[in-house]
Amino acid sequence: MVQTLLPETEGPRSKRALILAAAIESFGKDGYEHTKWAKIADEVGIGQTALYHYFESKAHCLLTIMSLELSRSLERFREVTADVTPADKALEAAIAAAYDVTPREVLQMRILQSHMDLLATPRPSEREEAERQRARGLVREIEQEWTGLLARGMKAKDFPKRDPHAMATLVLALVVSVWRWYRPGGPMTLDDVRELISGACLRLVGP
Amino acid sequence: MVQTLLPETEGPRSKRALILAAAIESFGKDGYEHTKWAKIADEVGIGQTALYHYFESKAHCLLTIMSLELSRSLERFREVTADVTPADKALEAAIAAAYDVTPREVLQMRILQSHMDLLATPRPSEREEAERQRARGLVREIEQEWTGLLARGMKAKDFPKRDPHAMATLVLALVVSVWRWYRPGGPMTLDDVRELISGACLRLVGP
DNA sequence: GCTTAACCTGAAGTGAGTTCAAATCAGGAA
DNA sequence: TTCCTGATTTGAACTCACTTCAGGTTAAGC
Repeated sequence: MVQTLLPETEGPRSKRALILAAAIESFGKDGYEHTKWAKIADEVGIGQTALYHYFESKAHCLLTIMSLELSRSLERFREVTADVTPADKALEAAIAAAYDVTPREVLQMRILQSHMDLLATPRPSEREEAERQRARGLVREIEQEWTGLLARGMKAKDFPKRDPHAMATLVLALVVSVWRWYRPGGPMTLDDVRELISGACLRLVGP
Repeated sequence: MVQTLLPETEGPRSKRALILAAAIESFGKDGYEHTKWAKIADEVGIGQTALYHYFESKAHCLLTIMSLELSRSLERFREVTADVTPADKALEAAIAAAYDVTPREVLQMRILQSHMDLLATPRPSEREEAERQRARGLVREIEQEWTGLLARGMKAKDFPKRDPHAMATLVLALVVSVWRWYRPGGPMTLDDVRELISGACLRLVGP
Protein backbone atom coordinates (compact mmCIF):
# COMPACT_ATOMS: atom_id res chain seq x y z
CA MET A 1 0.00 0.00 0.00
CA VAL A 2 2.79 2.39 0.85
CA GLN A 3 5.74 0.78 -0.90
CA THR A 4 4.53 2.04 -4.29
CA LEU A 5 5.19 5.55 -3.12
CA LEU A 6 8.83 4.90 -2.35
CA PRO A 7 10.59 6.35 -5.34
CA GLU A 8 14.28 6.90 -4.72
CA THR A 9 16.80 6.32 -1.95
CA GLU A 10 14.88 6.64 1.29
CA GLY A 11 16.10 6.44 4.82
CA PRO A 12 14.44 3.65 6.83
CA ARG A 13 12.57 6.06 9.08
CA SER A 14 11.45 8.33 6.27
CA LYS A 15 7.83 9.50 6.43
CA ARG A 16 7.81 10.58 2.81
CA ALA A 17 5.53 7.77 1.69
CA LEU A 18 3.12 8.41 4.54
CA ILE A 19 2.99 12.09 3.68
CA LEU A 20 2.30 11.35 0.02
CA ALA A 21 -0.44 8.89 0.96
CA ALA A 22 -2.12 11.38 3.28
CA ALA A 23 -1.76 14.18 0.74
CA ILE A 24 -3.26 12.11 -2.07
CA GLU A 25 -6.19 11.26 0.17
CA SER A 26 -6.87 14.86 1.18
CA PHE A 27 -6.00 16.61 -2.07
CA GLY A 28 -8.14 14.11 -3.94
CA LYS A 29 -11.15 14.13 -1.64
CA ASP A 30 -11.21 17.71 -0.31
CA GLY A 31 -9.19 19.49 -2.98
CA TYR A 32 -5.67 20.90 -2.88
CA GLU A 33 -6.55 24.50 -2.01
CA HIS A 34 -9.06 23.37 0.56
CA THR A 35 -6.75 21.07 2.55
CA LYS A 36 -4.48 22.63 5.11
CA TRP A 37 -0.85 21.61 4.88
CA ALA A 38 -0.76 21.40 8.67
CA LYS A 39 -3.53 18.80 8.64
CA ILE A 40 -1.32 16.47 6.61
CA ALA A 41 1.37 16.85 9.27
CA ASP A 42 -1.15 15.96 11.98
CA GLU A 43 -2.31 12.87 10.14
CA VAL A 44 1.24 11.64 9.69
CA GLY A 45 1.99 12.44 13.31
CA ILE A 46 4.70 15.08 12.90
CA GLY A 47 4.92 18.83 13.36
CA GLN A 48 4.19 21.13 10.44
CA THR A 49 7.82 22.05 10.01
CA ALA A 50 8.92 18.47 9.57
CA LEU A 51 7.06 18.41 6.26
CA TYR A 52 9.71 20.72 4.85
CA HIS A 53 12.32 18.04 5.35
CA TYR A 54 10.59 16.02 2.64
CA PHE A 55 9.03 18.63 0.39
CA GLU A 56 10.08 22.17 -0.34
CA SER A 57 6.47 23.35 -0.21
CA LYS A 58 2.86 22.23 -0.42
CA ALA A 59 3.02 22.85 -4.18
CA HIS A 60 6.14 20.71 -4.48
CA CYS A 61 4.25 17.85 -2.88
CA LEU A 62 1.39 18.34 -5.33
CA LEU A 63 3.77 18.34 -8.30
CA THR A 64 5.39 15.17 -6.99
CA ILE A 65 2.02 13.45 -6.79
CA MET A 66 1.29 14.51 -10.35
CA SER A 67 4.64 13.27 -11.68
CA LEU A 68 4.19 9.99 -9.88
CA GLU A 69 0.83 9.35 -11.48
CA LEU A 70 1.97 10.48 -14.94
CA SER A 71 4.93 8.17 -14.70
CA ARG A 72 2.77 5.24 -13.69
CA SER A 73 0.26 5.91 -16.47
CA LEU A 74 2.97 6.12 -19.11
CA GLU A 75 4.60 2.91 -18.03
CA ARG A 76 1.29 1.09 -17.94
CA PHE A 77 0.38 2.36 -21.41
CA ARG A 78 3.63 1.00 -22.79
CA GLU A 79 3.14 -2.35 -21.07
CA VAL A 80 -0.33 -3.01 -22.38
CA THR A 81 0.15 -1.72 -25.91
CA ALA A 82 3.55 -3.23 -26.66
CA ASP A 83 3.39 -5.41 -29.77
CA VAL A 84 -0.41 -5.38 -29.84
CA THR A 85 -2.00 -5.41 -33.28
CA PRO A 86 -4.24 -4.43 -34.91
CA ALA A 87 -4.28 -0.83 -33.69
CA ASP A 88 -7.90 -0.89 -32.56
CA LYS A 89 -7.02 -3.74 -30.20
CA ALA A 90 -4.12 -1.66 -28.87
CA LEU A 91 -6.43 1.32 -28.43
CA GLU A 92 -8.88 -0.80 -26.49
CA ALA A 93 -6.07 -2.15 -24.34
CA ALA A 94 -4.81 1.35 -23.58
CA ILE A 95 -8.28 2.51 -22.59
CA ALA A 96 -8.88 -0.57 -20.46
CA ALA A 97 -5.58 0.09 -18.69
CA ALA A 98 -6.59 3.70 -18.10
CA TYR A 99 -9.54 2.52 -16.03
CA ASP A 100 -7.85 -0.44 -14.39
CA VAL A 101 -6.87 1.58 -11.34
CA THR A 102 -6.97 1.41 -7.56
CA PRO A 103 -9.05 3.86 -5.51
CA ARG A 104 -5.87 5.77 -4.70
CA GLU A 105 -5.01 6.06 -8.36
CA VAL A 106 -8.49 7.43 -9.01
CA LEU A 107 -7.70 10.18 -6.54
CA GLN A 108 -4.33 10.79 -8.17
CA MET A 109 -5.95 11.10 -11.60
CA ARG A 110 -8.46 13.56 -10.17
CA ILE A 111 -5.67 15.62 -8.65
CA LEU A 112 -3.72 15.50 -11.90
CA GLN A 113 -6.73 16.49 -13.96
CA SER A 114 -7.59 19.40 -11.69
CA HIS A 115 -4.13 20.93 -11.67
CA MET A 116 -2.78 20.40 -15.17
CA ASP A 117 -2.67 24.17 -15.59
CA LEU A 118 -0.03 24.29 -12.86
CA LEU A 119 2.36 22.80 -15.40
CA ALA A 120 1.94 25.78 -17.73
CA THR A 121 3.76 28.46 -15.74
CA PRO A 122 7.28 28.37 -14.22
CA ARG A 123 7.74 27.80 -10.50
CA PRO A 124 9.63 30.16 -8.19
CA SER A 125 12.09 27.67 -6.71
CA GLU A 126 14.52 25.33 -8.37
CA ARG A 127 13.30 22.03 -6.98
CA GLU A 128 9.69 22.83 -7.78
CA GLU A 129 10.58 23.90 -11.29
CA ALA A 130 12.53 20.68 -11.78
CA GLU A 131 9.52 18.63 -10.74
CA ARG A 132 7.31 20.69 -13.06
CA GLN A 133 9.62 20.02 -16.00
CA ARG A 134 9.59 16.33 -15.16
CA ALA A 135 5.79 16.31 -15.22
CA ARG A 136 5.69 18.29 -18.48
CA GLY A 137 8.05 15.84 -20.09
CA LEU A 138 5.88 12.92 -19.01
CA VAL A 139 2.77 14.61 -20.40
CA ARG A 140 4.54 15.07 -23.72
CA GLU A 141 5.66 11.44 -23.73
CA ILE A 142 2.14 10.24 -23.03
CA GLU A 143 0.77 12.39 -25.84
CA GLN A 144 3.44 10.99 -28.14
CA GLU A 145 2.54 7.44 -27.23
CA TRP A 146 -1.14 7.95 -28.05
CA THR A 147 -0.21 9.82 -31.22
CA GLY A 148 2.11 7.02 -32.24
CA LEU A 149 -0.55 4.40 -31.62
CA LEU A 150 -3.04 6.25 -33.80
CA ALA A 151 -0.44 6.95 -36.49
CA ARG A 152 0.45 3.26 -36.67
CA GLY A 153 -3.22 2.42 -36.95
CA MET A 154 -3.68 4.86 -39.80
CA LYS A 155 -0.65 3.55 -41.64
CA ALA A 156 -1.95 0.00 -41.29
CA LYS A 157 -5.40 1.15 -42.52
CA ASP A 158 -6.97 0.15 -39.20
CA PHE A 159 -8.11 3.78 -38.87
CA PRO A 160 -8.88 6.32 -41.58
CA LYS A 161 -6.08 8.80 -42.23
CA ARG A 162 -6.36 11.99 -40.16
CA ASP A 163 -4.00 14.24 -38.22
CA PRO A 164 -2.81 11.72 -35.61
CA HIS A 165 -1.72 14.34 -33.10
CA ALA A 166 -5.07 16.14 -33.19
CA MET A 167 -6.89 12.85 -32.84
CA ALA A 168 -4.68 11.82 -29.93
CA THR A 169 -5.53 15.08 -28.17
CA LEU A 170 -9.24 14.37 -28.56
CA VAL A 171 -9.03 10.74 -27.49
CA LEU A 172 -6.95 11.69 -24.48
CA ALA A 173 -9.42 14.45 -23.62
CA LEU A 174 -12.26 11.94 -23.62
CA VAL A 175 -10.32 9.42 -21.56
CA VAL A 176 -9.32 11.85 -18.83
CA SER A 177 -12.56 13.84 -18.78
CA VAL A 178 -14.04 10.97 -16.84
CA TRP A 179 -12.11 11.86 -13.70
CA ARG A 180 -14.07 15.07 -13.44
CA TRP A 181 -17.28 13.26 -12.58
CA TYR A 182 -16.48 9.65 -11.78
CA ARG A 183 -16.95 8.71 -8.14
CA PRO A 184 -16.44 5.22 -6.66
CA GLY A 185 -19.80 3.87 -5.62
CA GLY A 186 -21.56 6.20 -8.04
CA PRO A 187 -24.05 5.17 -10.72
CA MET A 188 -21.30 3.93 -13.07
CA THR A 189 -18.63 1.37 -12.33
CA LEU A 190 -15.15 1.66 -13.82
CA ASP A 191 -16.15 -1.17 -16.12
CA ASP A 192 -19.14 0.81 -17.36
CA VAL A 193 -16.81 3.73 -17.93
CA ARG A 194 -14.37 1.60 -19.88
CA GLU A 195 -17.13 0.38 -22.13
CA LEU A 196 -18.55 3.86 -22.69
CA ILE A 197 -15.22 5.49 -23.48
CA SER A 198 -13.94 2.54 -25.46
CA GLY A 199 -16.92 2.71 -27.81
CA ALA A 200 -16.73 6.48 -28.02
CA CYS A 201 -13.04 6.50 -28.92
CA LEU A 202 -13.38 3.78 -31.53
CA ARG A 203 -16.16 5.77 -33.20
CA LEU A 204 -14.10 8.95 -32.87
CA VAL A 205 -11.09 7.56 -34.70
CA GLY A 206 -13.11 5.32 -36.98
CA PRO A 207 -14.79 6.12 -40.30
CA MET B 1 -16.78 46.37 -24.55
CA VAL B 2 -17.72 46.96 -20.96
CA GLN B 3 -21.48 47.17 -21.21
CA THR B 4 -21.77 43.40 -21.57
CA LEU B 5 -20.52 43.05 -18.03
CA LEU B 6 -23.28 45.20 -16.60
CA PRO B 7 -25.68 42.66 -15.21
CA GLU B 8 -28.10 44.21 -12.79
CA THR B 9 -28.89 47.65 -11.42
CA GLU B 10 -25.63 49.57 -11.36
CA GLY B 11 -24.94 53.05 -10.13
CA PRO B 12 -23.48 55.33 -12.76
CA ARG B 13 -20.07 55.53 -11.11
CA SER B 14 -19.84 51.80 -10.41
CA LYS B 15 -16.49 50.21 -11.19
CA ARG B 16 -17.91 46.72 -11.13
CA ALA B 17 -17.60 46.21 -14.86
CA LEU B 18 -14.03 47.48 -14.87
CA ILE B 19 -13.12 45.12 -12.05
CA LEU B 20 -14.66 42.16 -13.86
CA ALA B 21 -12.83 43.07 -17.06
CA ALA B 22 -9.49 43.36 -15.28
CA ALA B 23 -10.12 40.16 -13.34
CA ILE B 24 -11.02 38.19 -16.47
CA GLU B 25 -7.85 39.41 -18.12
CA SER B 26 -5.59 38.46 -15.22
CA PHE B 27 -7.35 35.30 -14.07
CA GLY B 28 -7.43 34.11 -17.69
CA LYS B 29 -3.85 34.97 -18.62
CA ASP B 30 -1.94 34.51 -15.35
CA GLY B 31 -4.30 32.20 -13.49
CA TYR B 32 -6.58 32.88 -10.52
CA GLU B 33 -4.24 31.71 -7.76
CA HIS B 34 -1.34 33.50 -9.34
CA THR B 35 -2.95 36.94 -9.63
CA LYS B 36 -2.95 39.17 -6.59
CA TRP B 37 -6.28 40.67 -5.72
CA ALA B 38 -4.54 43.97 -4.96
CA LYS B 39 -3.20 44.12 -8.53
CA ILE B 40 -6.76 44.20 -9.83
CA ALA B 41 -7.46 47.16 -7.57
CA ASP B 42 -4.39 48.95 -8.92
CA GLU B 43 -5.42 48.39 -12.51
CA VAL B 44 -8.88 49.74 -11.88
CA GLY B 45 -7.42 52.67 -9.97
CA ILE B 46 -8.92 52.10 -6.52
CA GLY B 47 -7.64 50.94 -3.15
CA GLN B 48 -7.71 47.24 -2.31
CA THR B 49 -10.49 47.71 0.17
CA ALA B 50 -12.80 49.27 -2.39
CA LEU B 51 -13.00 45.91 -4.14
CA TYR B 52 -15.05 44.67 -1.22
CA HIS B 53 -17.75 47.16 -2.04
CA TYR B 54 -18.42 45.16 -5.22
CA PHE B 55 -17.42 41.61 -4.33
CA GLU B 56 -17.43 39.83 -1.03
CA SER B 57 -14.10 38.18 -1.80
CA LYS B 58 -11.71 37.25 -4.57
CA ALA B 59 -13.50 33.91 -4.86
CA HIS B 60 -16.87 35.66 -5.15
CA CYS B 61 -15.51 37.59 -8.12
CA LEU B 62 -14.31 34.37 -9.71
CA LEU B 63 -17.68 32.70 -9.22
CA THR B 64 -19.38 35.74 -10.74
CA ILE B 65 -17.19 35.51 -13.83
CA MET B 66 -18.03 31.83 -14.13
CA SER B 67 -21.79 32.40 -13.80
CA LEU B 68 -21.62 35.19 -16.35
CA GLU B 69 -19.97 32.97 -18.94
CA LEU B 70 -22.23 30.00 -18.22
CA SER B 71 -25.25 32.21 -18.61
CA ARG B 72 -24.01 33.58 -21.91
CA SER B 73 -23.19 30.12 -23.24
CA LEU B 74 -26.59 28.76 -22.31
CA GLU B 75 -28.45 31.63 -23.93
CA ARG B 76 -26.38 31.35 -27.09
CA PHE B 77 -26.98 27.60 -27.28
CA ARG B 78 -30.72 28.17 -27.12
CA GLU B 79 -30.60 30.89 -29.75
CA VAL B 80 -28.72 28.90 -32.36
CA THR B 81 -30.44 25.55 -31.86
CA ALA B 82 -34.02 26.76 -31.58
CA ASP B 83 -36.20 25.07 -34.21
CA VAL B 84 -33.21 23.68 -36.10
CA THR B 85 -33.69 20.27 -37.72
CA PRO B 86 -32.37 17.72 -38.38
CA ALA B 87 -30.52 17.15 -35.13
CA ASP B 88 -27.10 16.89 -36.73
CA LYS B 89 -27.57 20.40 -38.10
CA ALA B 90 -28.52 21.59 -34.62
CA LEU B 91 -25.45 19.87 -33.20
CA GLU B 92 -23.23 21.57 -35.74
CA ALA B 93 -24.85 24.92 -34.96
CA ALA B 94 -24.29 24.46 -31.23
CA ILE B 95 -20.64 23.60 -31.77
CA ALA B 96 -20.13 26.49 -34.15
CA ALA B 97 -21.63 28.81 -31.53
CA ALA B 98 -19.32 27.39 -28.88
CA TYR B 99 -16.32 28.61 -30.87
CA ASP B 100 -17.84 31.85 -32.11
CA VAL B 101 -16.40 33.83 -29.23
CA THR B 102 -14.47 37.02 -28.52
CA PRO B 103 -10.95 36.94 -27.07
CA ARG B 104 -12.41 37.88 -23.71
CA GLU B 105 -14.85 35.01 -23.86
CA VAL B 106 -11.95 32.67 -24.61
CA LEU B 107 -10.41 33.80 -21.35
CA GLN B 108 -13.71 33.33 -19.53
CA MET B 109 -14.03 29.79 -20.88
CA ARG B 110 -10.49 29.05 -19.77
CA ILE B 111 -11.26 30.37 -16.28
CA LEU B 112 -14.49 28.38 -16.17
CA GLN B 113 -12.80 25.20 -17.33
CA SER B 114 -9.99 25.54 -14.80
CA HIS B 115 -12.23 26.08 -11.79
CA MET B 116 -15.24 23.87 -12.37
CA ASP B 117 -14.28 21.90 -9.27
CA LEU B 118 -14.96 25.02 -7.21
CA LEU B 119 -18.66 24.37 -7.82
CA ALA B 120 -18.48 20.99 -6.10
CA THR B 121 -18.05 22.10 -2.49
CA PRO B 122 -20.11 24.61 -0.47
CA ARG B 123 -18.79 28.11 0.14
CA PRO B 124 -18.35 29.65 3.59
CA SER B 125 -20.39 32.81 3.09
CA GLU B 126 -23.95 33.28 1.96
CA ARG B 127 -23.37 35.48 -1.08
CA GLU B 128 -20.63 33.21 -2.40
CA GLU B 129 -22.77 30.13 -1.86
CA ALA B 130 -25.65 31.80 -3.70
CA GLU B 131 -23.40 32.51 -6.69
CA ARG B 132 -22.13 28.95 -6.59
CA GLN B 133 -25.67 27.58 -6.68
CA ARG B 134 -26.46 29.88 -9.59
CA ALA B 135 -23.47 28.52 -11.50
CA ARG B 136 -24.36 24.92 -10.65
CA GLY B 137 -27.87 25.47 -11.90
CA LEU B 138 -26.59 26.89 -15.17
CA VAL B 139 -24.25 23.92 -15.63
CA ARG B 140 -27.16 21.58 -15.13
CA GLU B 141 -29.29 23.52 -17.61
CA ILE B 142 -26.53 23.42 -20.21
CA GLU B 143 -26.14 19.68 -19.75
CA GLN B 144 -29.89 19.28 -20.12
CA GLU B 145 -29.91 21.28 -23.33
CA TRP B 146 -27.23 19.11 -24.92
CA THR B 147 -28.93 15.99 -23.63
CA GLY B 148 -32.23 17.16 -25.04
CA LEU B 149 -30.70 17.89 -28.42
CA LEU B 150 -29.19 14.42 -28.63
CA ALA B 151 -32.37 12.76 -27.36
CA ARG B 152 -34.42 14.51 -30.03
CA GLY B 153 -31.91 13.41 -32.64
CA MET B 154 -32.16 9.80 -31.50
CA LYS B 155 -35.94 9.89 -31.50
CA ALA B 156 -35.92 11.27 -35.05
CA LYS B 157 -33.41 8.58 -36.08
CA ASP B 158 -30.81 11.23 -36.93
CA PHE B 159 -28.54 9.53 -34.39
CA PRO B 160 -28.42 5.89 -33.28
CA LYS B 161 -30.13 5.23 -29.97
CA ARG B 162 -27.81 5.47 -26.97
CA ASP B 163 -27.93 6.92 -23.46
CA PRO B 164 -28.43 10.58 -24.37
CA HIS B 165 -27.14 11.90 -21.06
CA ALA B 166 -23.92 9.91 -21.25
CA MET B 167 -23.40 11.01 -24.84
CA ALA B 168 -24.04 14.63 -23.91
CA THR B 169 -21.39 14.39 -21.21
CA LEU B 170 -18.88 13.10 -23.75
CA VAL B 171 -19.73 15.67 -26.43
CA LEU B 172 -19.54 18.46 -23.89
CA ALA B 173 -16.23 17.14 -22.61
CA LEU B 174 -14.84 17.20 -26.12
CA VAL B 175 -16.16 20.70 -26.79
CA VAL B 176 -14.76 22.27 -23.64
CA SER B 177 -11.50 20.34 -23.59
CA VAL B 178 -10.30 22.72 -26.27
CA TRP B 179 -9.95 25.60 -23.83
CA ARG B 180 -7.18 23.73 -22.09
CA TRP B 181 -4.81 24.11 -25.01
CA TYR B 182 -6.27 26.64 -27.43
CA ARG B 183 -4.35 29.94 -27.61
CA PRO B 184 -5.21 32.86 -29.90
CA GLY B 185 -2.45 33.18 -32.47
CA GLY B 186 -1.49 29.55 -31.99
CA PRO B 187 -1.24 26.92 -34.71
CA MET B 188 -5.01 26.43 -34.93
CA THR B 189 -7.64 29.10 -35.53
CA LEU B 190 -11.05 28.92 -33.91
CA ASP B 191 -12.37 27.90 -37.30
CA ASP B 192 -9.95 24.97 -37.42
CA VAL B 193 -11.11 24.02 -33.96
CA ARG B 194 -14.74 24.19 -34.97
CA GLU B 195 -14.11 21.89 -37.90
CA LEU B 196 -12.08 19.41 -35.84
CA ILE B 197 -14.57 19.17 -33.00
CA SER B 198 -17.58 19.24 -35.26
CA GLY B 199 -16.35 16.22 -37.16
CA ALA B 200 -15.32 14.45 -33.99
CA CYS B 201 -18.70 14.94 -32.32
CA LEU B 202 -20.67 13.84 -35.34
CA ARG B 203 -18.63 10.64 -35.47
CA LEU B 204 -19.02 10.24 -31.72
CA VAL B 205 -22.81 10.34 -31.77
CA GLY B 206 -23.09 8.68 -35.19
CA PRO B 207 -23.14 4.98 -36.13
C1' DG C 1 -28.54 73.18 -1.18
C1' DC C 2 -29.27 68.92 1.41
C1' DT C 3 -29.82 64.14 2.12
C1' DT C 4 -28.66 59.81 1.44
C1' DA C 5 -26.70 56.00 -0.35
C1' DA C 6 -22.98 54.73 -2.97
C1' DC C 7 -18.29 54.71 -3.02
C1' DC C 8 -13.74 54.88 -1.04
C1' DT C 9 -9.64 54.79 2.31
C1' DG C 10 -5.63 53.85 5.81
C1' DA C 11 -4.69 51.11 9.42
C1' DA C 12 -5.09 46.97 11.63
C1' DG C 13 -6.27 41.91 11.79
C1' DT C 14 -6.13 36.99 10.28
C1' DG C 15 -4.45 32.68 8.97
C1' DA C 16 -2.05 29.45 6.07
C1' DG C 17 2.34 28.64 4.48
C1' DT C 18 7.12 29.12 5.39
C1' DT C 19 11.84 30.05 7.59
C1' DC C 20 15.17 29.71 11.35
C1' DA C 21 18.08 28.06 14.85
C1' DA C 22 18.59 24.55 17.43
C1' DA C 23 17.51 19.85 19.47
C1' DT C 24 17.01 14.80 19.06
C1' DC C 25 17.54 10.38 17.26
C1' DA C 26 19.58 6.16 15.08
C1' DG C 27 23.20 3.64 12.95
C1' DG C 28 28.05 2.98 12.07
C1' DA C 29 33.07 3.84 13.26
C1' DA C 30 36.56 3.67 16.78
C1' DT D 1 30.75 1.24 24.93
C1' DT D 2 31.36 5.90 23.28
C1' DC D 3 31.52 9.18 19.82
C1' DC D 4 30.27 11.11 15.40
C1' DT D 5 27.40 12.23 11.63
C1' DG D 6 23.54 12.95 8.96
C1' DA D 7 18.65 12.30 8.95
C1' DT D 8 14.75 13.81 11.30
C1' DT D 9 12.04 16.84 14.23
C1' DT D 10 10.58 20.94 16.74
C1' DG D 11 8.75 25.65 18.76
C1' DA D 12 8.89 30.20 17.84
C1' DA D 13 8.89 33.69 14.80
C1' DC D 14 8.05 35.61 10.09
C1' DT D 15 5.66 36.74 5.56
C1' DC D 16 2.39 37.76 2.57
C1' DA D 17 -2.33 37.83 0.67
C1' DC D 18 -6.68 38.40 1.72
C1' DT D 19 -9.92 40.54 4.67
C1' DT D 20 -12.23 43.57 8.34
C1' DC D 21 -12.96 47.86 10.69
C1' DA D 22 -14.28 52.40 11.53
C1' DG D 23 -14.94 56.09 9.52
C1' DG D 24 -14.44 59.70 5.51
C1' DT D 25 -15.70 61.49 0.73
C1' DT D 26 -18.52 62.00 -3.30
C1' DA D 27 -22.28 62.69 -6.35
C1' DA D 28 -27.28 61.71 -7.78
C1' DG D 29 -31.75 63.11 -7.04
C1' DC D 30 -35.11 65.44 -4.55
